[in-house]
Amino acid sequence: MTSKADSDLVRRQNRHLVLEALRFAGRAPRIELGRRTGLSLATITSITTQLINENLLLEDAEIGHSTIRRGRPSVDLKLNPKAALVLALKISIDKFEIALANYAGVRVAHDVKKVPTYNLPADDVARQAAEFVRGVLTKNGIKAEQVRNAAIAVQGAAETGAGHIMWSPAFKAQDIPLTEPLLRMTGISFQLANDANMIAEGLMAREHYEYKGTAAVMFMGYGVGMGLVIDGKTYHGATGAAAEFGHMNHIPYGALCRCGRAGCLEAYASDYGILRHAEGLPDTAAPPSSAVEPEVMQALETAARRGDARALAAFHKAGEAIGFGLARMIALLNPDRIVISGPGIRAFDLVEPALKAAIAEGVVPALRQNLKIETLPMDHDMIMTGTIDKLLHDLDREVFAKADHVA
Amino acid sequence: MTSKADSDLVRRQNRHLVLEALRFAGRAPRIELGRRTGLSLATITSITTQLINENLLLEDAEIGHSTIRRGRPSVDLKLNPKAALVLALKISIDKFEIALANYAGVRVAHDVKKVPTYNLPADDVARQAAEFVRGVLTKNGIKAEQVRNAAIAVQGAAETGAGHIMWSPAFKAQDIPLTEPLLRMTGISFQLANDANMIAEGLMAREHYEYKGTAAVMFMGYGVGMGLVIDGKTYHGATGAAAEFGHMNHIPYGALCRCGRAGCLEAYASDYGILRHAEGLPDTAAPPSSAVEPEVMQALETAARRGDARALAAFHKAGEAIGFGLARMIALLNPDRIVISGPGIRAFDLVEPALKAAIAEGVVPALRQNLKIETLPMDHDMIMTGTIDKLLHDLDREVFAKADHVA
DNA sequence: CAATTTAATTCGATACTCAAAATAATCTTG
DNA sequence: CAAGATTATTTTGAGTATCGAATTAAATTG
Repeated sequence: MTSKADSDLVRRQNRHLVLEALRFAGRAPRIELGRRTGLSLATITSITTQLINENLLLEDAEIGHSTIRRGRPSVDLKLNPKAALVLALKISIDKFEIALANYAGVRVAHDVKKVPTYNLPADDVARQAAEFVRGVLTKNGIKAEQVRNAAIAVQGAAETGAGHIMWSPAFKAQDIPLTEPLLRMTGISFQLANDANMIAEGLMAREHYEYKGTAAVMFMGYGVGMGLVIDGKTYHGATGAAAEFGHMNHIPYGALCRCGRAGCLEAYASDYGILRHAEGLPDTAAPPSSAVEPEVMQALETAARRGDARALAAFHKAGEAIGFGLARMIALLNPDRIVISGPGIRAFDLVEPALKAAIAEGVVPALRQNLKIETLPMDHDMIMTGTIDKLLHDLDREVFAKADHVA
Repeated sequence: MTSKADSDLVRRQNRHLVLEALRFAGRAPRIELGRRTGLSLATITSITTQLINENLLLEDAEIGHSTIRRGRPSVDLKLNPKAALVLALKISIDKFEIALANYAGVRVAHDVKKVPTYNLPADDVARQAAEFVRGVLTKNGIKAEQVRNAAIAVQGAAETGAGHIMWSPAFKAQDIPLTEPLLRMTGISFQLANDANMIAEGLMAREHYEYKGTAAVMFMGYGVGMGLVIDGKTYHGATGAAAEFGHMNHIPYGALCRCGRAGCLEAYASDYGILRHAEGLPDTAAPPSSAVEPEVMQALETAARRGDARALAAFHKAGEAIGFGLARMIALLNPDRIVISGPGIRAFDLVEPALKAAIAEGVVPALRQNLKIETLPMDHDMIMTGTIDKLLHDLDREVFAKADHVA
């Protein structure tokens, strides 16, 4: 049920429109904001003067490189970098990472901390994270109150509402409380999210203006993750967990997965699954508890490229598993777009033929005729970028769209 | 991207709110509409007098059975039945069906026509349908212009945008154009939809006020269909086709499906799949082209209940296939609700144990702890009811929410 | 330096919501 | 049975939005 509308809603929505248009354009004169938002110049003037008074926008002194040479020159507006700071914390195997960005989206601080995560007791996770956050803030002379929005991106099943990590490959411990202790120890309110969702969020943020469709962003690496964008919005399920594509069943009663179940897609398509198969170990062999070293996977790729039959077969099997998994997803959601990325993308040429064949085998042609499958070279920073994008968009929508936010 | 807001949008949204509140309540005095919508009484007065002037609402002379006995009595408002007519056309194997309902949701006409569909040439489908529509209208003294909204519910893959049936078990022909010729021949603009989606639409319409979550409505019968409600809205994929749950791959390179592919869920869980297994035929045996007679299935159920091992095994296998299919869907979408219905529900006790076991085997406990699985006895009319509900809601939202609709 | 051109602001009209006051229609009660 | 009490609507006046048209601002052109 949509809720009631009043003049407050109108202003909020139009302010949001202006902020997003400017975030998308980077810098633009009022007249262009009018064109982009569909609002009259009168309204744009009203909204922008308000936003400037609230220190959210700045007039840019430098002359815009407009091609028009005559008439009163336009004055570019831009987001005020000093309007806010956002903080992204990434928790992955053996590594914590923090990035701070200003309101204009420029990073102002970045730090990495090695943490032996796997055997960390549940209570120590938040403690270590809080210590790291506090350290980065003091080192950069930033007070907690200046951070207007913050999020944690974690690999695995995150329960967004409760702010717990239900299960993650980075930790032996389960059900790790995070947001509550972090708020207590740092004074910053974090939201917890799945890393694959953050990638999807970031990729879609860039095209937000046009993109209204359904897309799946798949992530190959130590595990197999997926972020879903449904009708233009990133989808978080009932509890907030992302699409658990990696733990979607592939073969009933099949290969043993890291999660303890049998037949998960990941047991065939992740680093350790591929390796297990290549080494000739049985499907029931226990997965390793720590990450597979990148060198090991690289060696396997080289072997496959040299023509090593076992290595080739392992990559083939991975491609087949992913292909059938995607075919099932397509049958259910009929997306118009699939983006594949992650460290595993290096070996994409090795899995691609089997993957494409499996999709062709597994789904009716009608459902895949308009489907685009793209690969995106792995950028190790995509998770951070996506998280920051999401934090800023949330700020635009939920905080700064209201005129009475705390200045 | 949300679009710009102005006072027009405000009125439209609030009019919609009032209409939906009244549709939900059936009849209600202004003061209750205020409570339900959150709007002030002043606004309710303004909106309702406008709607009454447009003949969309009526004051109900009969006194509402309010418990309060003192003070000025409240006057109930209700939707004006004469404000509009909607038409639902259902196309299924060997049968066309039409229902007409007034704006208050009461059916004013209903008719069924036997049509040997399977061998009907593509062009004749729309011709036959148009003839039927015209017949029903003249028989009831209704002019085409009076029909304000109309939809076709069809089993199979419907391409909503183009108005074509891509593929349906009712027809040998493929890519059957429907909405364009129907508009030409009847003057009525139909929208084309999948029948399972219409059921989902109907089920959710009733709870629309509260329900914001993600639910899957599964439909067992000659085929296996699914309608998805994602974040409170029925989901139509990129091209408009519904969730093709029945043709989601279950076993790679598995049993032969009616659609010509191998390993579809339907090849294990539909009437003909169960029958094939029970009869001891190989998985590669060609599925029948016409519907399985209900009596045949009933006999099979009786046999299973008597303890016939083959019949029991067939139902078990069906339950397992559906269970793994649902497990995969759960991993991807993490819904909070699954509703199972359809004619096949009669045999649900026979498939349930294997179904539940497969879900338990196939998906992490964290994802199913908040999940409710409900069964709903098959009501042969659910598709029509759902389609009519959708037509009326669309009318409320898209046509009557605007003040300048043609009176 | 006046005319032209483009950008941005101001002004007046209109639409909508809301709180408060006014009105309407009943029941209660002495 | 008439004056209060009570509950439901409507009316009124204020506040805030957007928008088109008129106005002002700041450049280039000739």
